[in-house]
Amino acid sequence: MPVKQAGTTGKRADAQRNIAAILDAATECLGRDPAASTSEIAKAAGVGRVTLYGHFPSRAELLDAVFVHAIEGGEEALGQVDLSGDPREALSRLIESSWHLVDRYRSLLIAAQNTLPPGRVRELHADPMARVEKLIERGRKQGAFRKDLPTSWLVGVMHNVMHGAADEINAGRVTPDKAAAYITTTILAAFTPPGDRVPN
Amino acid sequence: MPVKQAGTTGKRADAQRNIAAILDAATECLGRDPAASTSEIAKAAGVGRVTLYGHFPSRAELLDAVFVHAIEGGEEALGQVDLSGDPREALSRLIESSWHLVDRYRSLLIAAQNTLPPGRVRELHADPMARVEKLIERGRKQGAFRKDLPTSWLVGVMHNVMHGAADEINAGRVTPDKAAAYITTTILAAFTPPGDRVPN
DNA sequence: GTCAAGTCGAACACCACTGTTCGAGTTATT
DNA sequence: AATAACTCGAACAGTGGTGTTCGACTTGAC
Repeated sequence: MPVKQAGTTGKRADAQRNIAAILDAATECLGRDPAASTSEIAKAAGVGRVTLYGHFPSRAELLDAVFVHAIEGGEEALGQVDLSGDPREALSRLIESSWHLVDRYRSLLIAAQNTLPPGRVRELHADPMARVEKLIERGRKQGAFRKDLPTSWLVGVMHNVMHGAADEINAGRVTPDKAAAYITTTILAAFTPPGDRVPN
Repeated sequence: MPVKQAGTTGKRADAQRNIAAILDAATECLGRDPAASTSEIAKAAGVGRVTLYGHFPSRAELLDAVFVHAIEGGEEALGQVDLSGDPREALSRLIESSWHLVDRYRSLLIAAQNTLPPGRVRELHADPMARVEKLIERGRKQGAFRKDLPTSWLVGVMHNVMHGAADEINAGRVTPDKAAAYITTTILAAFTPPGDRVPN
């Protein structure tokens, strides 16, 4: 009795393969077009539409699964970032990694916001949010980051600047290779305590 | 032969009234729900759906007209802001006024982005953008704002922080009365030249 | 008072998508 | 080799929008 993976318990091998293919195809399709249809996704997965509905009861639940999958992958990457040492440098490293994820999953996020029940997106973002919050809190205690604005606001600013960068790239006003540096520079300045000097 | 208003040239008086009512209703409906249907808008305007299509050939063209209308109103408000004197204080004033507009027309912008041809939104934003750019350029020359990031990026940051603030309010994490202050504080810090001190 | 301009609701055609059912065929598992 | 699990395409019903047509009616303009 082989150990089954969570979520695919008891499924036959070919079914598990198809589920994985659907998940991958959905990530890809929704990454291009947040309004991608189930037909489109099924076709991209090399699978019949009926099969898709056999594994996911509705478009919304498929989207949820895709989102959970993406978050898990992201958490894995983010978990390897060294958050110790100087808070400013740690934040730079975290931004660098986060940015790649935001860039990749931008369109997927829009899809999720359009179809998932309100609050679900935030719910799934709880872990990555906590990571950022914790770092910011530490930075504040050590005097590296400002304390005159709520932590949640600072987290939001970081989030929005990153997503804004994706828009700028889309519009062709920023080249992808420069985005991370722009974001880091901007955020470090925004987080600097009033009266302190903005880092070089 | 009375002088006719632009856009309603030659229309009868009741038709002009209806066009205005549709425009207002559309602004209101799309401000609540970016996906508001033509039926919904027609009903809110106290007008038959056929009448609506009699004045606007398609949903997209109606949306365009609504957007143009909103921009014009915004431009009028923004035009009265005093942009002379200390660039930081001028920017604070501009943010204060811009924020009210962003807050009011947030949902409308989403609707426009979803249905108008790509680039059209930016096209219509050209004037307000130019106003911000001009102020930033002046601030840079006088040493008040940083020069190590492109002006277009700084404009984008301001834009995104404001829209992010609207999200925070939606999520209940920020109260509307504090938003303007948070935005101003954040942007002034982000715009501070490296090596300079962040204002109080 | 005349007449064109405008309005209205009902009905229609159309489209794209979601989710389901059916029956026949295929494939993993034992 | 037997069987249960799985897959597939085609077809269906349902939904919710867009845009059009029709014919009867009302209202503004001159």
